[in-house]
Amino acid sequence: MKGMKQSMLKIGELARLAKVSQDTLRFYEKHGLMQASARSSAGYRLYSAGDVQRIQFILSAKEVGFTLNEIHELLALEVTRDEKSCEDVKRLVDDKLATVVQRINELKRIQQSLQSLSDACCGGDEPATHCTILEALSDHDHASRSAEGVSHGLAK
Amino acid sequence: MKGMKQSMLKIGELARLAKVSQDTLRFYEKHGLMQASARSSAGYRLYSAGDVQRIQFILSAKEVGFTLNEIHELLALEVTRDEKSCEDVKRLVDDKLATVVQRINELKRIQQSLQSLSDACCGGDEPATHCTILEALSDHDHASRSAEGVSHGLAK
DNA sequence: GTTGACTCTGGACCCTACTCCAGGGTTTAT
DNA sequence: ATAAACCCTGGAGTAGGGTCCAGAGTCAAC
Repeated sequence: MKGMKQSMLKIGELARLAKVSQDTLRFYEKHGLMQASARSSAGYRLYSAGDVQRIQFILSAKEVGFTLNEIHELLALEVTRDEKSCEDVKRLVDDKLATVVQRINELKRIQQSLQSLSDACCGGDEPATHCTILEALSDHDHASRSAEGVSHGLAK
Repeated sequence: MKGMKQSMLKIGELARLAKVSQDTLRFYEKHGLMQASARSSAGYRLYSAGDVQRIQFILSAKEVGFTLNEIHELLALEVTRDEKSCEDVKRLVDDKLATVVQRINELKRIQQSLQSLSDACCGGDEPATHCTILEALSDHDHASRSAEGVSHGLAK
């Protein structure tokens, strides 16, 4: 914990590392998702290792369908010793957790469908048993959940 | 395969079932994602059971982060007996498959972080060991992949 | 001490994915 | 036969998430 300045990244460096544009980084800052942990004397943004983690988390979360607002909420989560806030945090976390689990399941269904599409394709001798992703998907429906009328309920 | 007209849904009914607006359904039609499989004599859209499946697939895919364009591609995938197209399809499918697998992994990491946040929260006697989602996340980093400098590479 | 690569702010602009009319037919119940 | 509740098309408007300048300072190297 001394002078760690020499190890910090300028915006162009972080942008290259994280594969986003400098504009995007400034945009995220403007919208409160992240801030450079320091500025040089000339006003240049300087990013720490923690900042690198932060942007990477933001990008992962975004890729799996969270909006910037939701990501903001996730990043703002903090367990403090304060018992009051704890309940709120837990509620929100458990809520997001449910969303995440549901998303994983949806992705797994899609994964299986793509897999059987890939398998059915050339290589298999059977010609075109499963032809489209929707057909592949409905087969899994039958296999794994025996028709419930409206199938998977997307609770919101 | 006789007269199945009586079992078909009008746009308002499908909208209620799928929990989207009628406008959204018309929007998807305009953009080629789905079409009512029939029209009434007055020009009303009539949706079949297959159409219900289709919209549900669209919504699932959207929820886990696919864009409408990507969904369009997925829906267009069709294994024909044609050997030529087969290779193309397989390439695209395997490509999407990789994306899906990666997304599942990212979600699992987020899931674990949320879980330890939830656990660390009230209930655990230890006060604030893991405080934020980023800390929770980096703990899993250490546990499961022993630092590689830039950690998880998001290949595009 | 000037060239070239980098950074700053502020604001205009763009794409995606809807959402909301307006104006006008249709169906159903009373 | 007239509401009330549907549906149609076409087009304008909006929110989210960037992207692209312009005009101006900074830094390193030559």
